[in-house]
Amino acid sequence: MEYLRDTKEKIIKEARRLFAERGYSATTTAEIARRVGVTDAALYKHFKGKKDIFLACVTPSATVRVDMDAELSPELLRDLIRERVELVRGNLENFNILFRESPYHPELARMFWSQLYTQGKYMEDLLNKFSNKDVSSDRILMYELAITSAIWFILNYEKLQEDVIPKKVAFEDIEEKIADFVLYGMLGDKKHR
Amino acid sequence: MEYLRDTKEKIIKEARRLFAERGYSATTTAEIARRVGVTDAALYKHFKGKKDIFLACVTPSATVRVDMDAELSPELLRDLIRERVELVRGNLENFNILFRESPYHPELARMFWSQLYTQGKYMEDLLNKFSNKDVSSDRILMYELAITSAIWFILNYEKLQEDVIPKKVAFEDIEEKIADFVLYGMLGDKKHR
DNA sequence: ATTATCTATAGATCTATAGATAATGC
DNA sequence: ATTATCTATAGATCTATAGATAATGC
Repeated sequence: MEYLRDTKEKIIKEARRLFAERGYSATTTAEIARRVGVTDAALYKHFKGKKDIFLACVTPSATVRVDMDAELSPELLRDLIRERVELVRGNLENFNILFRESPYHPELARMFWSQLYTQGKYMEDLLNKFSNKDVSSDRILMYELAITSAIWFILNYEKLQEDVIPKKVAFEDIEEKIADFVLYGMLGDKKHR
Repeated sequence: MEYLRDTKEKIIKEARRLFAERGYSATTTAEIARRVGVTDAALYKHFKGKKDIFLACVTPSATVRVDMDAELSPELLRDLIRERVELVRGNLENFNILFRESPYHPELARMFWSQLYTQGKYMEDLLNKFSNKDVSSDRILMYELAITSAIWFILNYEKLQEDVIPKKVAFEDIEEKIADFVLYGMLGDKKHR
């Protein structure tokens, strides 16, 4: 009685939720359709197939933008980290899908990395200047490690709290904490060795 | 002609490889059987069903053992980290499955966390003594962050190298680098703020 | 008149079981 | 005699399409 109301958007929204919850293979077109409130046949008017719906669910909703000409500083590095953390927090379902499904869908892998590691060269310069010596590939490695891990952590944070962490930790300052962690990890001296 | 030769072990081995490669839902009993060299009907003589095979693939193959009475020290903390990293590196397929499939299978989640975070109380003491002040829940949080992320990084390391990191980084010292990273991240002072 | 949806269903798989056959250990 | 495997297949489900029907925009 009241169909034709932005069905395509609704499909993407419900499908994204399902793919994030159950993974690609365990999500059926019938279930997507049920949640949208149509029959599965209707999906094929908007998309070529299941895979097509899937890809529509993970296309970049935002990109990390950094002023490449800004003066290099620790604060800028911190901003860079914070920005990525925020990007993920604002798109939990997208990144959950990207994280878990990338290995099974080559198309995703490229999309995934490009969303997170676009400023590689820039980072190298930044780290270089920051640490006052030639930046080794180790530093880059550490940066990747840090970013990847921060994101993984965010994606699994709630589950982690339920099962492992005894006291609840406020989620509000999590960007700052992660930024701290990453900075200390990357720039720490050898005093604790 | 030559069946009956440790079929059960072979099933677990091939199934584990497939589950790690494609995920639970995308892996079929027929494909497992094909790789083992039997028909899928034969699987059901050894396992109750697909889920039963799956669970057999991720049961702990090793546990992290730490001498709980050893003297607390930074070196001990480092050992703790190193041990976990090694555990994962030695069981890549298991942990790949645990990481990716835990959200979809509640039975796994418990198994997963228990394999990695068994010394919660111990860690608290260790961090407490190490940092010379009452350990906040933030510290514990940071530890979980570090360990979890280090593992995720290892699991995705090769793919990361192909697509993102320009120069190849030797994998040999990765335990040390990660341990460094975690220690610096957890214990860094505020000088870079 | 056109586009979106539904009904019905084809064709492909996929898990699991029943019953027949082949290998094994005693 | 018992246990492992194979053949065959039931029953469920899943993606996708064809053709009929209902809603929309002009």
